Formats: sequence, C-alpha cells, structure tokens
Amino acid sequence: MEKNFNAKEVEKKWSEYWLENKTFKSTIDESRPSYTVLIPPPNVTGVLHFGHVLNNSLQDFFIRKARKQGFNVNWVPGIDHAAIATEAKVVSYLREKGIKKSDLTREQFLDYCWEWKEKYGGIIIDQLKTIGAGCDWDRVTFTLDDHYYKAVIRVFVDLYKKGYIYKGKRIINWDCEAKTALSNEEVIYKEGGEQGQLFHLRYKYADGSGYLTVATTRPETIFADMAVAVNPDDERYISLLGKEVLIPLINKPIKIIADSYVDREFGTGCLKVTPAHDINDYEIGLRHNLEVIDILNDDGTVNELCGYPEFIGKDRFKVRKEIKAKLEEADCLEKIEDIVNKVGRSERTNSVVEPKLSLQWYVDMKNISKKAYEVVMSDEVQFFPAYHKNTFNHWMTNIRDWCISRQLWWGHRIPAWYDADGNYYVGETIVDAYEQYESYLKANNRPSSGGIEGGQLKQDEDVLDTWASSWLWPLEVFNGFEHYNKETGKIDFEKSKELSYYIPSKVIVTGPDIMFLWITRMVIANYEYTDRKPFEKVFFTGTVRDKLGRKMSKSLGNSPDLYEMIDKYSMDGIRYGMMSISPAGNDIIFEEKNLEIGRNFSNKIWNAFRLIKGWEVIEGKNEENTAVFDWFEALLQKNVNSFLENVDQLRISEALKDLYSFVWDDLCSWYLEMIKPDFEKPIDSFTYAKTISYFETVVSLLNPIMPFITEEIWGYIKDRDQSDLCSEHQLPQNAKFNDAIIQKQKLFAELIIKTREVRANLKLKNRETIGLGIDAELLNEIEPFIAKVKKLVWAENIDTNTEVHTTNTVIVNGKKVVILSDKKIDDADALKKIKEDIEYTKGFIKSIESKLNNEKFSANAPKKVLEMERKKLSDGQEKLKQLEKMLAHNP
RNA sequence: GGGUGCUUAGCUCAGCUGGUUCAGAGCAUCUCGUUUACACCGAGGGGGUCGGGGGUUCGAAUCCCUCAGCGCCCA
Repeated sequence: MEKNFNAKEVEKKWSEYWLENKTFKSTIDESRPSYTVLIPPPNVTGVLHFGHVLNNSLQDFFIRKARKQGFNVNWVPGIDHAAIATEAKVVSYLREKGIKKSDLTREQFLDYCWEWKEKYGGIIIDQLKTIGAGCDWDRVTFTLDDHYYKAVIRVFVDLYKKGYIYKGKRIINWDCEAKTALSNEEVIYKEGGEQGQLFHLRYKYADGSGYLTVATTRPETIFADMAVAVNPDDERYISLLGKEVLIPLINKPIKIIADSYVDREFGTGCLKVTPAHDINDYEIGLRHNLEVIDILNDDGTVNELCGYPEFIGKDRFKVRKEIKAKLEEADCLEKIEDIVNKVGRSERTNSVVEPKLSLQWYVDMKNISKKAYEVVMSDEVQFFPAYHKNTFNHWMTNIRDWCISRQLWWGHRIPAWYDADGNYYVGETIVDAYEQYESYLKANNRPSSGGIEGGQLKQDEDVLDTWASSWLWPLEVFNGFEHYNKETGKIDFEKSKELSYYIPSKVIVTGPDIMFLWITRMVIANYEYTDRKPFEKVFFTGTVRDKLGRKMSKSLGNSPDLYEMIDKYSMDGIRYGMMSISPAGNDIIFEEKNLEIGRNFSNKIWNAFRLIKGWEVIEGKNEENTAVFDWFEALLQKNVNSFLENVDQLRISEALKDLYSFVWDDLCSWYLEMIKPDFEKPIDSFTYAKTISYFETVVSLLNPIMPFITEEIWGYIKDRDQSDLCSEHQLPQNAKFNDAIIQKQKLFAELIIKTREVRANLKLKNRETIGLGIDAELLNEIEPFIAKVKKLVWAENIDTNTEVHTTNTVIVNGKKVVILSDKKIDDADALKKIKEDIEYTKGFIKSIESKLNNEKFSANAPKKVLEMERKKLSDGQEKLKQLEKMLAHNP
C-alpha cells in the first residue's frame, strides 16, 4: 500500500462505479420507508462553486447516511431554466456574433436558446456526477421539460380560475437593459448606497411671486411631475397649499399639495411628485388623484411626452447630465450637493432599475399563503436554525403580491390570448382560448372568428417568472400534474404513486437567500395542490464567503477553482473541510486551511489502516489487551450514539468534529498505540480480528462524510464480493455502553500524559526506561491497563511505593505518582511550580467550600451537582495534601 | 426606518436544556522527536476576567436589559 492515499485515482474509480452501476437509483419499494431529498436545481447556466459544494455535500451526506439505515433513498437532481440569466447570456452571445435579438423571431431566438442550452447548459450536472453526488441520475428534471412546461401552464390557468392570478397595473421594477419586469427579490441595493447628486431646483410660482426650492436626485423626471408635495404639519409651507408652481424648462403649472409621506428633514422638505417614476409618488398620486405621465421608453430613453424636444430619444442618464446646463440657463438650479442614496440595480444586468407603471400578471399572495404560514410557524415544516422563522414571519405578515410576468422569451409563455377589443382569454391551449372567444362573440351577437385559422387572437408575449415554475419542483419532478383534477383543482394524490411514496421529502438544503423566492413558495404550492408539505425540514446553510467576507460569485472571480482544489485536497478532504466548518446558518469564510484538515484526516485514516494491514498475524490471544477492548468498545458505542444524535439534530459540524477526534485521538493515538505489537513482532489473531472489526465500524460511520476513501478501504478490510459496498452496509444503532471503563481509561490516560510530561522535562530519550511508584488506590483503579502503562511510558518497574521524595512527582486524581529516573528536574523550577500549584489549589478549595457552605446552593442545586462539588473538594484536598508533602520534603 | 443575527485564544470558529463532558477545536506559536503507520506525523507546553456595563439566580460564555462595533434580510 502506498504511503500517501492516492485520492485522484480512487475518487475517479468510485464515482464512475456508482454511475455505471446506478448505485443510487431509486424505485418505489413499499417495504422500505422512502428518504427523498430534492436538489435545489442550479441554473442551467451555472458552474459549480463552493457554495454548491457545501450544499451538495450536505445533501449527499444525508442520503448516504439514510441509505445506510435502511431507507429507500431518492436524491432527485435537476436544473432550472433561469429565465433572465439565460436569456441575458444568449443575448450577449448573439451580440458577439453580430446578431440582435430584435432581428430574430421568437422561434428563431428560442432555437438559439436551446442550442446554447445543449452546449453549455447542464455543465453543473456533469460536475455533480464527477464529484460523486449520489443522485438518481435517471431522474434529472429540467424546468422546461415538456411535462414540466405543461404543469406550469396548468397551474397558471388553475390559479387564474381560482381567482389567485390577476392582471394589474402597478409600479414595478423595470430592467431597461433586459427590458423586463423584475420582482422585488431580483433588485439589489449596493451596501452603503451609491454616490449621487441632490439637485435643488427652483419651481417658480405661477403667479410670478417668487419660487419654491425642491430637492431631487432625479432632475430628468421633472417633466413627469404632477405636483409638489409638502408635509401637512410643516408650517413653512402651509400657506402655500393649493398654489401653483411651474415645472422648470417647460413651465407647466402643477399644484402644491400636502401629504404626510413627505419627510420634512430631507432636502427642502418639498417633494416633486412623479407618479410614473417612483413607487411612493405613485401612491401619493393615487391619494390625490394625480394624472400619470410616463416619460420613459422601455429602454430607458426619454419619450415625446416629456414635452422637451431636445431630450427625446436620449437615455435618462444622458438627460440628467445635459439638463444641468439647461436648468442653469433658466436660472432654476440653486445648487447641487453630493449625496449617498440607495439605487436599485438589476441582479442580472446590473443596470439601474426604473420604477415603472406597467400592466403585469400577479399572484394574490395573502390568501394563498395562509396554510404555509401556519405550518412553518407551528414547526410542521421545520426550519433549521429555527431563528429563520422570525425572518419568515416578518415577510409573511407583510407579504406582497407576486409579479409573475417577465418580458422575456425564454420560459413558460403566459397562456393568455387577446382579442382586438383588448379582452383576454386564459386557457391551457389556444383551442381553449378560442372556445371562450367564440362564446364571447356569440353573446354579443357577433360572427364567428373563424377559429385558429382566422388568427384573431394573439398570445401574450411574456413568460413567467422562473420561480413560478420552480415552486412546483417537489410536485413535478414526480410528474404530479399528470393527475391534476380539474374539478377539485388539486392533484389526485393517491393516483400519483411516486408522489405519495416519495413526498414529503425529508430535508431540503439551501441558503437563506432563497427562503422567500423558493422555499416558502414551494410550501404554498404543495398545500394548494396536495394539502401536504413538500419537505419536513429545511436546512439553511450559511453563505460561503471569501476572506474579505464577500459572497462567492462568478463576476468577482473569488470562488476558487474546484478542480484545482480537488487536485490538492481530494473530494473527501473538501467534503470534510466544508461540512466541518458549517454549523447551520452561520456564514462560512472559505479558507484552504480547512480543506487541508480534511485531506490530512483522510491521510490519517489511510495510514492507520496501512498500519493494521502491515501486521503479521499469528494465532493466539494477548490477554493484556482485554481491558483495551472493553474500553474501546464502550467508547465506540458512545461515539456511535452521539454521532446519530448529532446528525438527527442536524448538528452536522459537531458530528463531524466528534468523529474526527474519536478517530484521530482515541483510535489512532490511544487504541492503536496500546495494542501495537513491538517492533517487527507479529500480532495475535484475536487482537487483529477485534481491531479489524472496530476499523470496519469506524469506516462505515465515516462513509457518508468521506465516501471515496472509505469505500476503497472497505474493499481491503476483508475479502468481499465486489457488490458488498460500504455505502450499503448498515450503520450500528444506538445502544448502552460501559461508562465505568471509559472513566478508568481516562485516569490511565491522565497518568500517561503527566508521566510523559515529566519524561519530556527530564529530556529522556525513548527507550530510556523509568520506574514508577503509583499510589496503591490509583494503581488498583487502573490495574486493567497496567501493562499498557509500561508500554506507553517506557516504565520498567511499577510498584506502589510513593514514599520516594523527589520533584519527579505528579498528582493524578489527587493521588501521588513518583517517577524514578537517574535524571532530575531542576529543583528550583520544580519547587516554583509546586508552590504555584499549591496556591491555585488552595484558592480552588476555598471557592468550592464557600459554595458548599452556601445554604441556598445545597438547597437548590441538583444532587448530581452537589456530589460532584463534594468530589471536587475532596480531590482538591487530597491533592493539596500531596503537594504540601512534596514541598516539605524538598525544601 | 423595521426585522434579525454576530462579537469566545494571534487567526478561523465550536460551545445544545444555566452546574465536571465548561472555558474547547483546528491553524499558528514554543520545546523535544526522523520512532519502526502517518512530517499531510508523534509527545508535551504556553496562550482567553467569553465586546463594555447592569440585572435575574445559590450559580451566567449560556437567560434578561442596555451600550458599542460588525453583518444579513426587508422597506
């Protein structure tokens, strides 16, 4: 066997093996409970970064562990069509080729999209395969798959009929570059705001009696002003109410009105009201019946409604620059000050988002989300960590309607058809729409339209928000809408065998950033269509950040290259490293150091195994090892228990770290050192068999965390069939264990450590032997391990004579142990240490005494605590006695 | 502005129901070691009044209040 584990080869071998043998394929098996995990479908445009690595490692861990506990595991993979992101990529790809989207028909453009998707899409799926993700790869679902597409359309029609979907004119977030509406969640604000300018503009009174100064960051929108508003409580302006002022440059008169929205402190306390271009202004407009004039085109250029010919067709930011001179000329610009203000930018194109009045499709969220709210708040769907419920609560109680239309082509096209009168007909197919249209015509005594051939109906050009498809994920990966019942508006759950077997899934692993975008909406949709939860637990991971605290992102280029990291640290190492630093919810600063820990750990496991495998075995049984087996078996069970418990509570990093220390410290540093035969001596077959079986259990426990190395070692532990996989081997269960022997071993270990310290101080070389005088009571306690004392500290003679007065003395559990050697510690140093120890111990005793003397303490503290305190006291007193004795004999 | 979280060793972070599994891990550092599974290693050491202040309690890193700094989400 090689000295260092060759991860590269082994990891390739096993990931290929799992794929070829469809190890993780799942079919319905009523004899076993299911354990489903649904992958949060990554963007079709994406490539794996360390956020995904963490996320998918956790999912992989969960399913591998469940599999080893007898569940029928089904990890369903898939990809998301990511409407805006993909369309943006295709548009820029075409631009490079000199093709404009506007020169293409919808069909031509979509052809390019699919072509692009085939070429670059799904890279992430291949990457997941190569890192060994245990998905059922026959189930890869794409949100634009035929059945999925139909389901999304079906749901749109259904919700429309149920009255949850409506068309409304609202102020929405408009991306001028992608020319589409954005949901609030897709608009990002730069931390700390952005540098801008506050223009103080003079609006002259219509009666020529002077002017009013109004501050604005958006002087280019003055043409759409419909009023100037002041706070009704602002005495400065009260007398002006109802007066008219003139918009600079175009001298259009507008009224001065009062609205409590206006912040008296901001600017001059006067607000120009532009209902078409600001959400708050729009609402003020509604309250005061103001007209709405939209002076911007869809691409962000100023249109003819501005009433200022020079600016027509120019971009809004260009106009902002140019208007400055014009305003100065007209003596309407008082001053400009620098200001930091919040600017919303499109998550996809980074262009400044324009609030825009627009006709869009909405989902009425208040009513449809009631059940989802209840189940999360009552923990029927459990959030980990639980504090995320607060955020959820806050969002839900302030829930706003969801704008689901996007002015894009890549996606699910809205199934609404318009007639020439502006009526629209919502139906699953164009045939449905025409039926409705015909009855409309008939009711109005008009001639038939001639049906589809007549071509009178035009379908809505827009597509649906991506999340309006991915919220059906838990239902449609199992083709749930195949059994949609038009009458009830639900899915016939029993008829859908897969849905009723696999759903609810057990846990969904995701970042808190998509709690509303995705998680909540899935819960909503699932209850709407099946009255069931989509998943039992939601495990929110932290966000993976770089050393500067920035999110991993492609545009920043701060995500390390996955394959480079795999080369350096191995997939197992990365998995361990990432999962061990990720307690639920807390952000993770990515550092290579952590991956190194994982790599070193797997190397440690490898070498421990190499040691065992290297032994020559002879028939027999070394009786000196009996206590070691008892101890290690107890400890192993203890660790099995706490591992299962930790994972159950989703304390994954705890579970991993505990196992790490169990393997490294207890197995390697203690157990193996204790049973290791002397140099070039063989090992007895009994000990060998025991050791192999412990190792097997440990490897099995580690398998869900580090599947590659464990699977590899598994094959070497024993002669096995090739089909006998570690991934299939059942985990041990929770059981009682002998704690007394664990405590005894702890005493033994303390003795060893303290003796070693003395040896180190004495600068003894290994093989330089010592003698030990151990307090009889202590010796009796650790008697089962006595042979191991000799072995681990090179002790030749051990007796109970502690009446040797030497500074080479240690106190173990209040009992004296003397180390006999030709060498001696520097007396002055030793005495100093003893004196310090005495002082410390005295203080220690005093504090416990006062505690015990406190009546309230003895009255209130539980018995167990009291006993422990008494034990601490007597141990301390014993120790003090010994120390004082030592001092007395070593003046 | 509203909500929410964090602050523990030089660094990155654990610490669950308040009490001996409570002050921990890894890295870094210091001493010793090439010893024979592993230098991606072994043995041992040093290092923190748990952000400040107040409170509840017999007892607080842990619960409450408050202040400061940092972060995130939503407006």
